[in-house]
Amino acid sequence: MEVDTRTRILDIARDLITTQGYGSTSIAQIAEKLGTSKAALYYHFKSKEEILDAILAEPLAALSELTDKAAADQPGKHAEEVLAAMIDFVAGPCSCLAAFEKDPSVLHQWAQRNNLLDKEEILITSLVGPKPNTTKIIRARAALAVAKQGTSAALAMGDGELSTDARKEILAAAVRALG
Amino acid sequence: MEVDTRTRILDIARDLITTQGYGSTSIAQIAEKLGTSKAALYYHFKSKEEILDAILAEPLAALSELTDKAAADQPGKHAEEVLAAMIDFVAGPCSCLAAFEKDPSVLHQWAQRNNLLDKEEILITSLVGPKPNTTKIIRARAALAVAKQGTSAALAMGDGELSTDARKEILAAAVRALG
DNA sequence: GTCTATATAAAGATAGAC
DNA sequence: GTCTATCTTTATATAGAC
Repeated sequence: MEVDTRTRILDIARDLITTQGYGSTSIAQIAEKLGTSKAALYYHFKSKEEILDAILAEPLAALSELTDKAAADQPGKHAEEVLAAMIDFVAGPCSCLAAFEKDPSVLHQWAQRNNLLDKEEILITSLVGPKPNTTKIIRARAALAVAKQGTSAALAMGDGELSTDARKEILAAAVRALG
Repeated sequence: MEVDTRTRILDIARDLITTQGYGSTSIAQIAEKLGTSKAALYYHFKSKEEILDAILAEPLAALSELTDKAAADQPGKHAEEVLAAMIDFVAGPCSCLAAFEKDPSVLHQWAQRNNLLDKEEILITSLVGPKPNTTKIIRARAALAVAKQGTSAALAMGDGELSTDARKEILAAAVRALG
């Protein structure tokens, strides 16, 4: 079962961008790993930016679904579910968004165009609960950081797999951080 | 009281790299903000890399001091102090290291040369305590994430100042995450 | 769909005048 | 210390043959 070229390009690009960053990853590098010329690559994508868009399209949609759900509930009502959803997001096939959003060259361009910070804001609001104040916001951001960082740490230790035990542990730590 | 050119360059570069990333910040951009030519800039620094090194020299030394202290204690003994030290580090004049270490283009080059991940490892070890296991490591990374992310969130809300209340709150959240 | 070749722009860096 | 001018490399992207 052959994987089509478009998919291979995205896999290679995702890999390179994850380790080097978007700004420091060149079309030439991607083409080299692909085993073809740069021109061949431009047959499949009309720009470097389009490659980034293609990589992040599904992750963005998945995150949007998550934030839509979080926004529908009243703030603070289902904080634990939101944290669990974030853990599963980072552990799942859309994890690259969580990795890329730390890259300033992505943040500066793609993230602004796609309102990524707004979505983060929605998650925070849903964790904060009613009557927000500085303390609650700090705790909410702390909890979200635990969900993200804890999960990627667990994945690194578990060969890319998140055990149910680890998941439970991360969620508990995030809930504790939330106070 | 004039600020010397070298310092101005570092201030400008630190600013640009923070928002755009190292790989996406060019000498030309720095020179433009400086109000001089690129050649003038090369009189003060012989390469782009040297600018990065100069920016991070003090922060690296400060972090090393922190990890040396953490490594001297027996593991798990003074976890709260370590977390507090990390909060103050992120809130202090060396905060740019915490910002830069999220940039893959910095991680890929500078961080490897300077064993940044080793230093992170030392901090984790000092938080984990004796008889490490997966759970303890997850909790340690969670706590460290709270210290870092919580602090930068608090700084963003407080115009760059970390109030004593916020500091107490972040530390408490980190300790809770640690379990 | 892939190639070679090339256009075009931007990057890092240097030479030498002032 | 700063300038203009230039070198060299690398980047994104395209043209046109196969």
